[in-house]
Amino acid sequence: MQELKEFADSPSALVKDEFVQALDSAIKELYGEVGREEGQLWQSVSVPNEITLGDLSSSVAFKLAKAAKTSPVGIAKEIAKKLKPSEHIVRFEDANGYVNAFIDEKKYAELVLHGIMKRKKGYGRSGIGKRRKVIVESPSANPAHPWHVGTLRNAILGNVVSNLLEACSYEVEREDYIDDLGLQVATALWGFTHTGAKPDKKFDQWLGEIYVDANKQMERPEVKKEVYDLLKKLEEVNSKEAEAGRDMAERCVMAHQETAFNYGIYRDVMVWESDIVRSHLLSKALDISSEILEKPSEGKYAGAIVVKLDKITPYAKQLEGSREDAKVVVRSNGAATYMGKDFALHAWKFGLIDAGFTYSKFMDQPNGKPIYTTSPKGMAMKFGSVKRAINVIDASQAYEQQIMSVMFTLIGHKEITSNLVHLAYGRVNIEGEKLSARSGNWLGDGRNYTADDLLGEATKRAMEIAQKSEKITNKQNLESISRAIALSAIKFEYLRIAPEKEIIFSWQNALNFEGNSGPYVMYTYARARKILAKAGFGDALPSVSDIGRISRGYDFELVKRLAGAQEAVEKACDEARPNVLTDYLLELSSTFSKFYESMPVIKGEGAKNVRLSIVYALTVVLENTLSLLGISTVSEM
RNA sequence: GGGCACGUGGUGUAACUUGGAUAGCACGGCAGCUUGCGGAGCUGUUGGUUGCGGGUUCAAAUCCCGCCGUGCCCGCCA
Repeated sequence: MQELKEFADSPSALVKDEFVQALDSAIKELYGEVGREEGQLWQSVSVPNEITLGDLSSSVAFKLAKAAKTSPVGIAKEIAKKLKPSEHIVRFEDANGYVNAFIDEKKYAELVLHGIMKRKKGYGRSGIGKRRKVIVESPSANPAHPWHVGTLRNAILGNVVSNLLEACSYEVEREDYIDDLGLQVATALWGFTHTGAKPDKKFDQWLGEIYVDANKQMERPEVKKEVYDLLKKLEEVNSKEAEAGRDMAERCVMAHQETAFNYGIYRDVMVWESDIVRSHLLSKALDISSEILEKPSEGKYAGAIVVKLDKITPYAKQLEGSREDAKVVVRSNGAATYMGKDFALHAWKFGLIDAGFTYSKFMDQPNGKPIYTTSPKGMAMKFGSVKRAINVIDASQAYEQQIMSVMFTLIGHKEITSNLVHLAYGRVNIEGEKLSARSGNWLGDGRNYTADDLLGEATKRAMEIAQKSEKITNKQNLESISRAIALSAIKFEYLRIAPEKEIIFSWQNALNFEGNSGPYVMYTYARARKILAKAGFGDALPSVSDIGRISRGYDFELVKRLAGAQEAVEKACDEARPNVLTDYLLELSSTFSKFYESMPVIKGEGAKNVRLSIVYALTVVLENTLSLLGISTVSEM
């Protein structure tokens, strides 16, 4: 617990708390202990939409007026008169029933700017996670084709949610589930063994084309039978077919890693489905859940092991009225369904059963940390046994995720159900049609909707613009700058949209470098850096002085925005909604742009020093929050 | 048959979990702003019965009920 002291309070939360305390004592003094609910005051406080109204506002008078059956206007007046100023709040006003507070801009600026100068990289981070261990599963791409623009949404979301959790002091394990026993792998493997061709491009791309072709050939019954025979052989994990499948899948995953690295996405551990089967995790999972499982001897589920839905529905009412009355966990042929394997996997994640997995290093990653993989031969390592699990899986799998989750409650582990989060995101479609890896509508005819192609296009586009830039002094940097801009455009475009919404992918949106975009935020940063450089600071930090020259204009507005970084990070983390943070960044950037236009810094006369420290603080906050989104900053663009 | 998600100016979206002052931002359209710290920007303007109907409330994009539309799901596929 001691180490959590490194996390200071967010300045915006601190001043809000001052207001709430002041309200609390004023109300007590006026009306005694009237029936107020816990947290009501805190929730009543918001930021007024008109700056002249104040810096903070409470609507508490409306609630009190209801109880007292009088007018909120009168109550607000009374409260405003009784309120006592505090360290950062100087005065109060009432308006139309609201109670508004005004912050002392000098004292607050001092608090905020000193906090940022002092904590630097640590500013914006939070202690709310208390070092609890959480596992994030993403993107679990099929090892039969390249990442497409849909896989990318998963990978980016998973990465950012992990970053947010870490920023909130959770201990995060980034896990990737590789299904190397599925029909996709069987299909790809059939194509792989039947083609005479050799890989002539990035392996996943090449395999994807083989896979698409094999899917077409499966329209012939004899091919279909061969593929399904192959599928059965894959389940026998020690067969030579299984070995060939794993081998092919590993080559594909190796290629996926190249894509991941290009996007700055790193994981800690891969869990392979074949290793789950090999480790007999399933039978251990069946042991601990035998009380809720049934093995009907007749009827449509004869010979299979199932969980009856009428056990589940009391905990998940939305499943009532389903067409089926049971969910198969183990097929009558003895093979586990996805459902069964997923349940077993999660029993392992939460430390309910010991998989006895062994691990080996899969490869080194550019971030300096190796990624490990479950492996038939390797060593024991400590993965899993977490308190919380987040599964980044698209929304269409909500049904299975729901059943799987409730199963833990049924076997007496309600806490797992409540700590198992399905981060269900909307799918990514392409104009007018479903994106389908199988049909191959992501390739050919110049319509390459792969993550690699997207990055290539965006980089090309960024390069065209960067080449025209007179601001880039060292042309050697053109390529890395273009790459950074391209990544910011792509990531920001995915992240600014709430996870549950579907996305219609369009090149025009994905390559947008203006307006509500990543490059806009990066541009803001570059302009700020240029001011610091011209003022002779560079990486050094200006001192916070002449604080008295701050006004109530955009300089103070900017200070208030800077103060809200930690709150934005915490909210984005809590709700697993990165768009909370993109919103914050856009507001911060646009406030800076207005400040930039209207308040000269270097020629700011007596206000130069305080404005410089605001600009410096802005660069720190932008770096910190952008890095959580996986976006890097450049000083010139 | 049942369930889940979504529906906000021409377009893409934010705010909905926790009801609060004039529904925020961007793109597009129109009109401006660089011998100023960077025009990937800024300013002004145009455009909204928040899908429809009811209800609760001093107050509804937000909560409740009923519709409509779109997508997804209810498989011994994964």
